This record gives sequence, structure tokens and C-alpha cells, in this order.
Amino acid sequence: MSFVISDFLPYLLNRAAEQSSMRFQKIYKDRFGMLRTEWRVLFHLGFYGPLTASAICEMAGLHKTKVSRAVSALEDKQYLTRLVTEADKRFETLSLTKSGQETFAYLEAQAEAFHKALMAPFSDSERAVLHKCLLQLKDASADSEL
Amino acid sequence: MSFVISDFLPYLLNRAAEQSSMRFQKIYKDRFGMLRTEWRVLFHLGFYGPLTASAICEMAGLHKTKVSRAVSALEDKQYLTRLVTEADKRFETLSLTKSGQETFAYLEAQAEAFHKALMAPFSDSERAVLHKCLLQLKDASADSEL
DNA sequence: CAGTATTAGTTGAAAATGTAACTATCAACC
DNA sequence: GGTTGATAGTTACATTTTCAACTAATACTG
Repeated sequence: MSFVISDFLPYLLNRAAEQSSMRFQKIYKDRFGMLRTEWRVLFHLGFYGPLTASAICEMAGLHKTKVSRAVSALEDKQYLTRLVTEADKRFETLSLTKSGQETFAYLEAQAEAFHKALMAPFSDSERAVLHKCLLQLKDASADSEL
Repeated sequence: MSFVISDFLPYLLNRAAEQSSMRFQKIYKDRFGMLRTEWRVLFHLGFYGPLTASAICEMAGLHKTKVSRAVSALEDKQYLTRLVTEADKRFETLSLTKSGQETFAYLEAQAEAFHKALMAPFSDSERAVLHKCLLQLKDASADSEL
């Protein structure tokens, strides 16, 4: 089978990613006025617990300036607090506030429902393959966005 | 199996998409100074032949202002020409110049090699599933980017 | 056929992102 | 213990994107 540019994998991935992201964005944007990076930072803190900004950069594949700004925005919204670590004062540990945790809990439930809906048309084995392939693609000799 | 936020499909899709797009971007950016939207417009014209801007918007799921600016940039680079259609003077038909076609030919070959490399780790059946799932996700009640 | 509504495409201002330079803190090494 | 080099995070500036308003051409409708 010959190569068709419309099936070019980065393009297809982008279309699928944009399509699903834009739809989910309505939830955190319309309701909480968050940007995509803010949602990502929030869910990393909600899911993994307190982290430093650089840990989030690493885990989420985000640039530090993007994270820095998202953290400031989330702080303004009173969703998180910063605490300079004693051992090394360059680091600050980010923790969700009560309000941040509640927002995370709400959005996590929405995310789960959304994820299930997206996956609904696929069989179990298809889901497994999709998941495996995406994980592999995301790590392919990664240096994505540092 | 319980829901894990780090497997949230829009997130995984985005990571995989960014990872692959950023790597391919080096090719058209470093060598031809093109932006992602310009590459997309170029490959639509190269692959499908002359199109109007609005057709590209539709096919590529891009906003008309993005396409408008990409078309201007490609015109400046002398990769395409515009021709107002006689039947309806609001439309302009975009066609690649000789130079645009050559650039497309070069990038298409690069894209094919890149695509194959990305797909290399997967089996035929995995590729088929991945492709099918991505197509379906990209069209899921689409309204992505207008 | 005048008046209103649509559509193709552009443009300007505001928001977001990327890049590079910056501060502050720590580590290493002499 | 002072100098050099790295690292966490911020900030300023340039580029890109988004949003809304705009022009020009066509379609609809009375």
C-alpha cells in the first residue's frame, strides 16, 4: 500500500488530539477560565500530589516558562500555594489548596467520563493497541518541548 | 481497570502529536523557514492540487485567519499563486508554483520516510488499528477549529 | 431590483507562546 | 572561602495565534 500524505501520522495525531482537546477544553475553560497548560498543571498536582515546577515540566513535557505562567495563574485563582523548600531554596513545592482539590476532583470526574466516551466506539483490544502505540509515540526519542 | 488521569486520551494524543510534530518540524522549519500551518497548506495543495483557502480550512480543520496568513507567507516565498475565480470573485484558487511543487516533492519524501520510521515499531495489525482509531477520533462530532 | 443576509478572505488588537536573558541559590573545585 | 558553573524559576521581548470587526462579492427575499 502506497503512502498517502493525508495519512501522515503526525498530521493524524494532531487532528485527533486537537479535536478531543478542543471539546474537553470547553469544560475547564468555560467553567473555570483555565488554559490548557493550567489544566495540565492542576491535574498533575491533583493526581500525583505536591510537586515542584521543574518536576511538572519533566513529567508533562512542558517548557518551564509555560509552567511558570500556569502556576502564577493557578495561584491567582487560589488553586495552589507555593512553599520554598528548606533543603534547597531554589525549589518551591506546589500544593493544591482545598479549592484546587475540589476543582481537580470535579474535572477528574469529567475527564473520566469524557475519556470513556471517546473510547466507547472501540473494542478492548483496540483500546489496548491505541494506548500502547500512543505511549510509545510520545516517548520516541523524546525531547519534545523540554 | 480504574481510570488513571495520566492515560487521559486527549492528553496522550497531545503528547504523541507534539512529540512527532516537533521532530518533523525541524525539517520544514530549519530548511525552508516554514511554520506548521504553512507546511499543512503546502501539502494540501501538493497532494490535492489547486484549492481555495476555504476548502483548505474545511479539509485541514484550520481557522481561516491562520490559512490566510499561511497563504500570504507561502506567496511571499513564491511557493504559490492566487487566481480569482471568474464564476465567483470572492474565491481565489491557490496553485503551487514550480518551486512550490519541488519543495512539496522534497518534503513529501521526507514525510514518507518519517512516517515509516514512526510506524516501524508496530505490527501491521497495530498500524491498522492505530490508523482506524485516529481517523475516528479526528472526526468525532467534529467542530474542532471551525 | 432594493435591502438584507451570507460567504471568502483580510486586518488589527489582544492573548498566548517561544526564546533568551536574567536573578537567586546551590555545587564543585582550586 | 572565592570563583566558576549549573539549576529553579521569572521576566522581557519577539513571534504566533485568537477574536472580532472589516471589505468585497454573491445569494436570498419581498
